[in-house]
Amino acid sequence: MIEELNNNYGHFFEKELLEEISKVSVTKEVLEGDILIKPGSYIKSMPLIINGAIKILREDQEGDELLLYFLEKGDTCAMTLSCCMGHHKSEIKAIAEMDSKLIMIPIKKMEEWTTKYSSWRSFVFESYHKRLMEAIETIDSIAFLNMDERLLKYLKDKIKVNSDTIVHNTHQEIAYDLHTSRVVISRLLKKLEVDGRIELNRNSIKVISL
Amino acid sequence: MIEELNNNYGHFFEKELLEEISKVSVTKEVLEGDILIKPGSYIKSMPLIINGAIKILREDQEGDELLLYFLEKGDTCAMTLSCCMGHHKSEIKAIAEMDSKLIMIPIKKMEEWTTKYSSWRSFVFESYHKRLMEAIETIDSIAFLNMDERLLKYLKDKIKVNSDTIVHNTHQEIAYDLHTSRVVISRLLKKLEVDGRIELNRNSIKVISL
DNA sequence: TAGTCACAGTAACATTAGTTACACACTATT
DNA sequence: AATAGTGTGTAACTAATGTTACTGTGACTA
Repeated sequence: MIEELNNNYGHFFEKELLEEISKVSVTKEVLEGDILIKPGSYIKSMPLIINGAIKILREDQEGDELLLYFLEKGDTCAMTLSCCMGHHKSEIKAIAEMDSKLIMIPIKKMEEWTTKYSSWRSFVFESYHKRLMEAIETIDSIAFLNMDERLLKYLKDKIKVNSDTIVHNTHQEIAYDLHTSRVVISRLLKKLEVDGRIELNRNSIKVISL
Repeated sequence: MIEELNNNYGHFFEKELLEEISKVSVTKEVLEGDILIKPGSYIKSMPLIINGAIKILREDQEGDELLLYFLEKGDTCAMTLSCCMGHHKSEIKAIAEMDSKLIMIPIKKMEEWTTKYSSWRSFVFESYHKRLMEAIETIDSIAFLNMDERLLKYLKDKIKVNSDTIVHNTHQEIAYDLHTSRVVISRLLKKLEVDGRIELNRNSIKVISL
């Protein structure tokens, strides 16, 4: 675990902290599609992402969903942070975007480290900042872009996060993430295919140029 | 200043910290409509709000605006926090919603206090959490609500922040905040008036029941 | 091999929101 | 009182998005 921590967080945390983390934390492997956090639940430990990706969603009362952003290696979940620290309930839903490896840190240690290690404080502040910026970027997308542009942005994010120019999703799944209907997505994707920018197949989309 | 700090932040900060704040900070009075922060600017000090309210907006490249949330007494600006700590540029615009009184804290002290006072750390974390939640609430509004519902929510927020059931704004100003056109707002407001929920006047809207 | 199911394509239509254009009313100034 | 400027009301239209309904097709399995 020490080695994996070093690779992903070594430039951030000092040696002693890395050792402390490896002592009190456990590695957790999750599978694509696993639900990691549900809205309304309390959170018992905080994840550091070693590899893979986690999809963070917002859900309204009727169960409608909207993709907020992805977490990748080197990231942590700001919502978890504030839930742990402030003892609030989770306001979001987290799903493994692919098979991923996480290091789970017990809540108790987090507060201790906040006092003890300035690198930990910086990391926490930086995480908050990144998440706030991602949330605001999401606001930009919904407020200022039309659905066709949002779809393009979605595909771009997908191929980046998955390091794969083939997006393995059905139109319905994309529709859920963007909070629209399957028909709308099929329509816009077909237009992108006609324009020669993607290639449509059952259950997958091959991206040519975006 | 000590007294005002005590009234608004006394339950949060310990006595020594309150004294430190009052020693190194200056009071600043701003007038309704004053622009406090522009996107792209660097920030030199952090505001604690004593009274009044500050409107936080997002602006896109074309200058289109969208209201993110209001800051009220007891609040601080999370964007300022992360700008100061992480030395990023501002990504938002801040305008005084009404005449307000602020206490400006020099950046330098902030990092120092983060080490020294646990109450300061809690305050900073809590602020981040609140702002992240406000941003997500804004996402909810744009993603899940229609314009008529967003307008209702806007009016509710306005009368709360201003402690006044008369909203002193033109339709055009509301349209800017919600990132839509004046005609759309006039249309929806007229419907609310017909339904007996508001009363329309030049430059102001009297809220009856929302 | 027939039947079932999930996925995708498409037309027709409904609803919501944005745009353009113009009339009119209120305010302040000369 | 004439004028100009700003704010509001409204109609008519366009564009974007959402909905319903139906078709076809590939994949799996009973």
